[in-house]
Amino acid sequence: MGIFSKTCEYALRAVFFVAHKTAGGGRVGIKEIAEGIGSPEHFLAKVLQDLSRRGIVQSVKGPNGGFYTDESVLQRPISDVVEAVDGNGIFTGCALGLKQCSEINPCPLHHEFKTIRNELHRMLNATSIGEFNTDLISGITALKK
Amino acid sequence: MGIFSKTCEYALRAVFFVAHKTAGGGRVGIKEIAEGIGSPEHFLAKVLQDLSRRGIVQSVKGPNGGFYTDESVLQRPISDVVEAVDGNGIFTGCALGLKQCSEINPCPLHHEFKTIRNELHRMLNATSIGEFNTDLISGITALKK
DNA sequence: ATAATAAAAGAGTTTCTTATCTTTATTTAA
DNA sequence: TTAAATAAAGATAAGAAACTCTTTTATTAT
Ligand code: FES
Ligand code: FES
Repeated sequence: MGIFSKTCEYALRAVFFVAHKTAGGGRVGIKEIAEGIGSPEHFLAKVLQDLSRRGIVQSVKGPNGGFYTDESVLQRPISDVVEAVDGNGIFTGCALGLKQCSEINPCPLHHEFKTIRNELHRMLNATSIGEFNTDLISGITALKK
Repeated sequence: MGIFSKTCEYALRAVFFVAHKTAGGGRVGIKEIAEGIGSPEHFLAKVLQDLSRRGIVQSVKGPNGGFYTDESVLQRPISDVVEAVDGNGIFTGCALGLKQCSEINPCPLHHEFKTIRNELHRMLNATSIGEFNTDLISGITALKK
């Protein structure tokens, strides 16, 4: 596995997909999202339900319904998505799995690891959901394959 | 979960434990290692068997047997341990789980993520198994709790 | 040789993650 | 007010990761 869980990878790709598809208004259905990011449809549905409950995407049922992101969502940091799915262990946990990462009872890797972990956290915090829309629309970046 | 799998966390803690216990000669048994790092004994046995096959620890059976690390092991980078257990996905994989992390078909996070991923790789490559022995012996760093 | 010791190997079980399929609730439009 | 569309929810299953228990093999010391 990579740095995030598979579920979290789907979540991030889906959020980016919804964001760039609906930035100009409208909604996008679960089928199109799953197809657009290459994920199992019903599994992704569960993930999006969860993100919807947490306010990271919006949704409406019925004809012309689907998922979308409003302006406030576009400005949220992507660390919100990661934290919603994988929790904050990746931002605060010990590299070696000690119950508590601490300065006073550190593991051997603590000092070096903390730097990198903080850098990752800073990066995900400084990066907003909406800031990739133009590159996605222009096709410079991809969410599939 | 943290950045590494639980199995990998055990592996790293165990390797550090064996290294600092046997740096001056001798062997240490699976029971003492499991107790020393707070891991399930039989599960850890499997992990160490695997590391042993790959030459990351040494072992001998029978009375006065156990696990140990020779001088050459102490100088290996800890990325070898991570790679043996978790594979190299963490060093080379796409943050969003695209099949192939690439410059020509990058995901939105590619540029920022690559930097951090490379920094992690560099750190784990520049850090040797044996370099924590003195801090572990003196009790400055810990492998349990 | 024999008995004791300790890792290696084998064979599960449990739990968590990922995935699939079906049914229900909500919304829209005719 | 009915039918169609679409997300939400429920139930179940497949696979992988984590953990446990038992048997075998290799080594040492007596
Ligand atoms: S104690 Fe291990 S990373 Fe902080
Ligand atoms: S393509 Fe996603 S990190 Fe490189």
